[in-house]
Amino acid sequence: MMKEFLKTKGFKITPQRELIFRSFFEMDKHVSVDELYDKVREKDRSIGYSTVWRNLKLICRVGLAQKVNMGDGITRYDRLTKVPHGHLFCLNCKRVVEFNVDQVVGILANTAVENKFSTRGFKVEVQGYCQLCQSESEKHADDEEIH
Amino acid sequence: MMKEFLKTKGFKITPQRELIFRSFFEMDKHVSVDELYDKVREKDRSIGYSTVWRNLKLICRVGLAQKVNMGDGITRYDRLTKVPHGHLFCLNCKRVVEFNVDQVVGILANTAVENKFSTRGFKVEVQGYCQLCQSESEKHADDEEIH
DNA sequence: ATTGAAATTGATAATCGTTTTCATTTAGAG
DNA sequence: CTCTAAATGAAAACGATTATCAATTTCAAT
Repeated sequence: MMKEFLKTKGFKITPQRELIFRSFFEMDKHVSVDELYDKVREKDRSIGYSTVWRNLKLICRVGLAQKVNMGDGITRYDRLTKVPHGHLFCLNCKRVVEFNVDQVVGILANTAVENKFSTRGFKVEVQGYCQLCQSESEKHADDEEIH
Repeated sequence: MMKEFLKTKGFKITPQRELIFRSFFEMDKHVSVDELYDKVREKDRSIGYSTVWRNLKLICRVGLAQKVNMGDGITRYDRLTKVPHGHLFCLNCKRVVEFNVDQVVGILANTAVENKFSTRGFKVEVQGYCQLCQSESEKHADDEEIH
């Protein structure tokens, strides 16, 4: 299924590619290159970082995932399901909780139209502290030093 | 006013700082370090990049601005007015249009509560092409090469 | 006004994630 | 089987951000 799809697009099926794709879909829904790289390496020590990176890019290219930027410096790849969703991002433990955005997207779509924008994507995020990390939040509230 | 505020927080008032703060608030609402650096340098060639960067960080720290990541690699600093707002981001010309998010934030606040999240911030973005760049959009739809 | 501790500055270097290069290998159509 | 385009892995390049450090400056307390 997946394989045929890639072939028709002119991409080749390699063992590395198979492993990377497979691993990506087995993992948490929001992974960084590093995380996927580690995971993939558990299965095959010979796979290079660039290969993982490039295949992640390919996964995006064929529309199966999308880059997301939570605010810390690192890019995560969000598996694209049919339903759009928002993210609750815990500033402490970096965990992500998804939530339904049907209502919000409706509003945003209108806004876009009002502004004569041709929409390509939405990003709806709430940053904060999850229940577990709540007590930690004070520690981090003021830890940004200036150098 | 601003000066007194900074002093009470233990920060010192320097000519560079004054110029940087002043420039930041004179500029477009979403600037990158580089943009602000250029602007500041028009007035004073001797100011260093780090100084601009650090003061931008300070501006965030005292709650007058906030980092935003539109998806291209660069961090912009969004002036924090009392009213929260969303961004329409043109993928072609990188221009930003703000829009009201009262309604959306209401919904999101509820969602956060439902998930026992302690909220620190919202991010509501719509990516697409502005009216002017609309015709360009096809050109860029498929320009992501894989290397 | 003078002093001294703490903060700030500017130049430069280190860092970190991302992306490219390049020589080599491999997939897969013919 | 053969040939070409695509894919791989190692390493280097890249670009933005952040840190280091010596010199300077602010400003509160004399």
